Amino acid sequence: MNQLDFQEEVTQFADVILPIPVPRLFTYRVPREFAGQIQIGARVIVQFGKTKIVTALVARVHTQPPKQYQAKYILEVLDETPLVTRWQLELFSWISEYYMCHIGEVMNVALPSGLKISSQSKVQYNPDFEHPDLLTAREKEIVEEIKAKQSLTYDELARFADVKNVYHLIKSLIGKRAIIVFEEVREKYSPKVVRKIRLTSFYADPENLKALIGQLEKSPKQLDILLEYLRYVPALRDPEKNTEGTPKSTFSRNDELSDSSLETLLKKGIFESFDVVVSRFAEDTGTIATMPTLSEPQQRAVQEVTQAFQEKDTVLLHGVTGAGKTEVYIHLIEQALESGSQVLYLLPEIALTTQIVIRLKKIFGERVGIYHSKFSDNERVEVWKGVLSGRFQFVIGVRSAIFLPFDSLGLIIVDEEHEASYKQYDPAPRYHARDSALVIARMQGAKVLLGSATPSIESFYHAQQGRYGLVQLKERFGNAALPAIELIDIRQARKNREMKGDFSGELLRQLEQNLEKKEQTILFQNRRGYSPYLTCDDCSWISKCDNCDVSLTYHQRDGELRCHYCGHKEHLPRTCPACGSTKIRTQGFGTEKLEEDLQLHFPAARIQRMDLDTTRSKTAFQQMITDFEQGETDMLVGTQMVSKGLDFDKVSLVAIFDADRMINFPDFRSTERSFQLLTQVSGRAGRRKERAGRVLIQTNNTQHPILAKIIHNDYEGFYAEEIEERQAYGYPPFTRIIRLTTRHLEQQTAQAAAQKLATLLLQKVGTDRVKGPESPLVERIRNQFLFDVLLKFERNLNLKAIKEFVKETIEEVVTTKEFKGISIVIDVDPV
DNA sequence: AGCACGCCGACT
DNA sequence: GTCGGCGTGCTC
Repeated sequence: MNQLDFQEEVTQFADVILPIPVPRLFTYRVPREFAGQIQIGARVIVQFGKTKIVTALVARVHTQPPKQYQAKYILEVLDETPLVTRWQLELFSWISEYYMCHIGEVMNVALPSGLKISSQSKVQYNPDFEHPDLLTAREKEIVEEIKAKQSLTYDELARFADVKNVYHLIKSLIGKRAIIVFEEVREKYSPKVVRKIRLTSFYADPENLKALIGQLEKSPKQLDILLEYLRYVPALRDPEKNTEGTPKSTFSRNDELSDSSLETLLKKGIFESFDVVVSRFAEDTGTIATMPTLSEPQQRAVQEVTQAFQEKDTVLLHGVTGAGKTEVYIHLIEQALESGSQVLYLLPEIALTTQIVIRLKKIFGERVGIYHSKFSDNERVEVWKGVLSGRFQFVIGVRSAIFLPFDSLGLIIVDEEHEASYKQYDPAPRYHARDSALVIARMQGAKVLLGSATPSIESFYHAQQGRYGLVQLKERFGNAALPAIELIDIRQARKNREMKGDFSGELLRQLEQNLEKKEQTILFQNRRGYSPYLTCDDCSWISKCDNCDVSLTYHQRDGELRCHYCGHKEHLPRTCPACGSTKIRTQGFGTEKLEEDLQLHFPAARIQRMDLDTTRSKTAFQQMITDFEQGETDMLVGTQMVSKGLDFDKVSLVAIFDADRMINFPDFRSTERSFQLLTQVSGRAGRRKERAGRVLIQTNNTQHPILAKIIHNDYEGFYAEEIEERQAYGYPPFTRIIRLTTRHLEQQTAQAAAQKLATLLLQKVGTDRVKGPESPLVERIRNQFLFDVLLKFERNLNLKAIKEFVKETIEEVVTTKEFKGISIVIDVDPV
């Protein structure tokens, strides 16, 4: 039996991933015409349920007909060749198993929405419509419109009929058999097209062209256009060039040339127009930079990393702030690309908008694809396709770039690997990009380089254990000194009456000096808004959110109180809502107040604030950076945004406010986070040898041990202490945590369900491994009460069976009648 | 996730 | 008596 016979006789079936939270794959029948051609990793369109039409992904092709049910047909095959590689499918299932979510949810974050099909419900006239007399006058009008336009979307129909709820109308018309509804499927991605102009083949011939020029003597406007064309496309000298033509816009740019003459030439058959698909990443052929020269320590680091990769698949590069890790990366990237493999360079969201990308782009040119969440969907699809086609061998991207269709990765760099933003929280999958990168690397035989000035405890632990290689860069690039960090005791300052608002006298003096020296300052306060809450002097009322258990932050610019959890906004009350008193005061301070106070102290200073509120627009962030870089700004006030990978030459002073709040945050990671954040912010100062940097930290508790570690840049000391704590209390990296959060409108129900969950689980896995239920720090968000149950398992335990049991238990609790309306969030390895 | 089928209250 | 509430279960 040859291949063809086989295909003709046996029906194929495809198990597909649906973009819907269902726990397994679904089997569809492959239509005859696609038999033998359907590829694993191709997208297909299928009907799911009675009405839904969705894009699904082929995960398996086989010939076993399902016994329990009749499989539906695949409606359409969207890709002839796989859009998703085998590795990716493997990654999808790993993520869905490890992070305990549905595989469809993984597919949903993985594919840019431009690769998903949108199905839109539309209505059309029923050709078999028999009883027009049943329609009201208004309905007749509407049906006529539908008939005239062939089809209308629900929205269009609603607009035409001018009704808010269109469903009643549709239902009525369907009942009278006047219309039918259908689903229209369309591909969202549209390639960017440029309309071009060229000579028709007859006139592309030099002889004919010469003759034409003669003929056009009497139509000067048309001749102008032809001559303009020949300036761009020398068709006389080189007829071959004509094929490529020139964009139509070439002519419209020039006011001297008339559009209508061009149209005439087109009509006469002298020119023809045609469309070409072009890249959205049209190369701004900017200056191509050469490979940077490495300092001696950097060279050594490259060697050490390369050497470590001989034995280990993962290497941690621990380099102090300003050590010049980027240059080390560049050389390793170049090496990997040289050897013909792909490279992925992951960066946290914020850092991606900065200088690094521009730099890498200049060095690696057209081989680089950039994958960023601020990009449009079409752009993301282009990067995806570029990786598939081999156009992009190197991708710089954020968290979700781990889902791109690589097939021969040689190196993955996870820069700032300690960053918590690598972990996605909402929606599921709650995956960690760094940890997933390690899995991808193992699949494809790639190496992973984790880089940070302040490695996560987990990563450093693995390095200490010998699981990862460890390479250190202990000096700053170009012999620049690490900044001198000083503490300012604000408790003492307050006693001595040296505080002016939130500024100590010492800080004000230093700020002033820096301003006089024309050097730049960064002020860090990890809290946006004007003040975190309002309070009434007479009755101790505090501004609180109606839906969440948090205070409302006052935003002065908009005169609003805002909830940072649910986005709720209200106007600033004039009098106390509780007692009517007018003595309402702001309490505490955020970046907005800091900026205002700073301006009062230094009226002449040019101050810029950088936080979520001021960087909403796509370009605002870049603009602020450019201004600061060019010395247009003296002082930059900001939240943790100012701590991420910014590299400015002229910053000599960094001021840190409210370090205490961070340090005293009740969470097992608060010490780690404080060390990382404060070290990173401090690291913005004195990055060039010529300008020593100073850091001032205002604190109530100068004796706190973590501050001493930060001052002395003592990562190892911090690590030694922290790892001991983690071991003593059984926290990661010694355990793995799964956090279950119940959510319900009723506090009682949320708590009872969490209790039930805990009880059931501890019976199975033992009391030691179950903690809670307990209220999280914020007990209520968006009107839902939350309760946490923490599961802690020893690292060496295989969690597969346990996770299965956890899922069953959750299922049991969710379906319990008395817990109706409960939802349970699973977070594996929460950060 | 959506959407159907299915069993109990306020309306012509 | 009916319209409609949303409560449970299925979707290849």
